[in-house]
Amino acid sequence: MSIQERRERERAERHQLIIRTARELAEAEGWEAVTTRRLAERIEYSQPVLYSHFANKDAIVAAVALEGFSVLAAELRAVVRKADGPVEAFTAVADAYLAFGAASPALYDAMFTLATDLPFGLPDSPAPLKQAFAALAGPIAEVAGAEDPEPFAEMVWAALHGLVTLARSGRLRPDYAQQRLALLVERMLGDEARAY
Amino acid sequence: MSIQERRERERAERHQLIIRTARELAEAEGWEAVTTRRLAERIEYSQPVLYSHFANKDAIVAAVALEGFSVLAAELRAVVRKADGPVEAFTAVADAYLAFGAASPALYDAMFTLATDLPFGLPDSPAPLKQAFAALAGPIAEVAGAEDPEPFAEMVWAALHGLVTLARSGRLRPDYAQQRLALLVERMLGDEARAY
DNA sequence: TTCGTTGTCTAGCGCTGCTAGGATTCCTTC
DNA sequence: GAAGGAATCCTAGCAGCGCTAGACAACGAA
Repeated sequence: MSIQERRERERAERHQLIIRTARELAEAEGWEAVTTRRLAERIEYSQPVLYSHFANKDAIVAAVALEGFSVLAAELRAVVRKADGPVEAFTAVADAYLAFGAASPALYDAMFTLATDLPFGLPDSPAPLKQAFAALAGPIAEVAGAEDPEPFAEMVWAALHGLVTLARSGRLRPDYAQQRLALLVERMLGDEARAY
Repeated sequence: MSIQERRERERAERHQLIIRTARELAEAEGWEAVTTRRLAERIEYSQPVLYSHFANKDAIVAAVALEGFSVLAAELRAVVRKADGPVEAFTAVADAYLAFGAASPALYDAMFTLATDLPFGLPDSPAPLKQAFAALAGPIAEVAGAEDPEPFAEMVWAALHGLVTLARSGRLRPDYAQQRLALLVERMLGDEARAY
């Protein structure tokens, strides 16, 4: 059955090629440039091939988004590992989240603006999604203090999300970026910060 | 020159009709249902008429967005007028902002997701835009305490924006909505709240 | 070598935003 | 009241979109 194995391997490679190409195209020229025709041309196959891998275009975007969640989870975990104590972990996570949004706007869009029907916070959510949320919410919940950690984490996440999206559409003054982050961290830590 | 005046008046009315119809269609069936053909059909004119009023479809969305900013500004001012003191005004504004986003998702989308090229925070920004931002940022800046009011207002706004968008895409637990808002207000007020 | 399956492509459907050019309507002038 | 001119509007169509049916070719099995 080696032939069949080779075929499956090639199919999987092409699957990844589609996702990677879609992401590259989106990061280079924005998602509006990612059409099925251009994507097909780039991978050097005809359009229908895309549909033998994905149900529709949204599914391709969702696949890119999923990759984005993996990347984000890895980056968040990396900065937490280096952090010394909960407060430092919290600031590092907030900082890394904003940096991710600013550095990979297309990926961020796929994750939070385009693929809105990804199952979030459900038991059957894809693993990368859960991991990313856990990597973000964990360090945040650590500094929740007396508050209920879940709503607290959601709120901080929303604040970070708002900063990313508003900043990217040019609605926040770029020169205030650092101050905004510092303010957020300071206020969110609240009494917690005084304990350290 | 009464004839010309009548024509100009009719043109202005049709201009408003286009904006109103686009908004109604978007609020009823979402922005993806707002196509130039359907819009033309609804106003009982042919497609090219739209283009004698607006440069392109984005301009129509932008016009709806502008109307949204007027509505938001009015609502924010209304709740501030009723509020007793800066703290109450702050909470009222935050509450009204979230209520607006939840009640008029299509309008909110036009304002913050679709019409991303509206000139924000510039001297030549449209009046409704400035007014809405002022109505929001004013009461927020009041409770900035020792902080720089501008970055503080931007940050709180970003938090509210994040709450609106994440909640609407089903990424925040609906039953935590009140807790999230309460937490935001409490933390953002910080020391300021203790003064009252 | 033939057959049947599997994989891929060509061609096309209905839709989108947008526009050129013709037709019609309306006001002005004689 | 009739004719000329200008403003207004519509029909028809372009290129591109997501997506798919059906023809075709490549390839392993018998």
